[in-house]
Amino acid sequence: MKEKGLVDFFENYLQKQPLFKDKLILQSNYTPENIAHRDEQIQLLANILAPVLRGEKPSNVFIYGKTGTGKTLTARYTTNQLSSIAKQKDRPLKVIYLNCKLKKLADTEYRLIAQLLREYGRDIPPTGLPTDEVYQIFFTIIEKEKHNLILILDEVDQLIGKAGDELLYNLTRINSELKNAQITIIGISNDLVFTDTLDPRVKSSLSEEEIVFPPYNAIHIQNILSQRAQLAFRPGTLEEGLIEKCAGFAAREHGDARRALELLRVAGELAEREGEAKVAIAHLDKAEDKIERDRVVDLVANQPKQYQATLLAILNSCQGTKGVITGEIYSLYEKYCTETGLRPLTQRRISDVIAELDMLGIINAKVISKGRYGRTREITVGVNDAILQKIKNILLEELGLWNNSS
DNA sequence: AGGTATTCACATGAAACTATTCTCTGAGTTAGG
DNA sequence: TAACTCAGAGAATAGTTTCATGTGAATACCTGT
Repeated sequence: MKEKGLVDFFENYLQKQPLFKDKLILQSNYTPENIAHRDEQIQLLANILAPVLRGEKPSNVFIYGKTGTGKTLTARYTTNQLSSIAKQKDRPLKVIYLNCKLKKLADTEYRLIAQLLREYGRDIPPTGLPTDEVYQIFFTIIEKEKHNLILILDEVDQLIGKAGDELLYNLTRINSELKNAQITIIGISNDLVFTDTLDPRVKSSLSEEEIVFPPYNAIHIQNILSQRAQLAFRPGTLEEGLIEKCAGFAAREHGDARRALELLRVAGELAEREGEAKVAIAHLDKAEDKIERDRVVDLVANQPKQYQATLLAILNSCQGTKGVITGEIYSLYEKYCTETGLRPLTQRRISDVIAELDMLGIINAKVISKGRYGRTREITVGVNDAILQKIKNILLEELGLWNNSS
């Protein structure tokens, strides 16, 4: 009986026309053949990098722009073209792209170099070797290979934040010691004031050239969306005005094209799941909701236990809209710790945990001074009630506090 | 009343410590010749 | 004697703890009118 229903369901599913033609096109790592509204930046970057084809060293480049403005895309696109030409003309050129934000990959000096060496086919253990030795290996390999290296460091700000700017200094300085090879660095960052915190020497050598990516406006996003939608969806599956609405949503948030594409994709998925023949504007709203909920839920579920306990303490003491202060949270947190057998951390540490939770956007923590009564953080919950309840449930489950909690 | 000085309750920083994972090295051990 | 094993020294890293210092404004305390 039940099986029959399921078979029917699958048959039905197969018979239905899918809305998507190719969903991959809406994925964020998809590289389109032509990039809209970035001609100027592409040209600029190409101009800067072109000397490499003659075997000269191009200037280092620094690329800024908010998230979803096509920085990474442009850099990859341009360098791809460049290296294919170089290959044709038999010029020695290697382009390495590294995303410094990825944990365990390239977020420290050691790991960055190790990752570079991996690109050259040398396997470097994740730990155990002295950093300078790894440097030496890198050095000799590069010198031996005798070619120009273009190094794209995506989200350098993350790297510098953790590893310090000495690393960049070393990298830029390597050039003067290399005889047969050259390194060009393309730094990508979405933090506009990031270079101000850099050592002046590093700053001047890293950002010999700078390219700024302005945010897309609504029209731009609209173009990008419709371009991709045409490839990704079957004709006639998008409701009139959907793209415009979607673009509007994204433009409201500093022109983030990635957001817009994700929104469109999720809306499509929702529509498909509901068995609709068209993606309607209503799906966009639902999609926006779902993206946010998924993000937060995922985030919360993947936090370490200590963070979860802290978060639970915050959520449970944050009744209504008025804020709570660090001290209250800490004592409640301590209580949870004894209940769950967790070793309580110091208040100092919890202070940092709270700051990190704030960064993640789950809570809002603001440092305020209450005059005679001290200085502390005033913390409020940063998500809406529907999500909040869900988070609480997850936390209670994760911490095994189901039975004895309000 | 007006002006300082205190004081609270943490925030913020820096350094040191702990634990884990991993390599390298050299001493001791083993097995085969 | 060569190959193997294994403990110990070092490294890198993440997550904390310890110690030290900073801080903004509501109060407490003076002062002179």
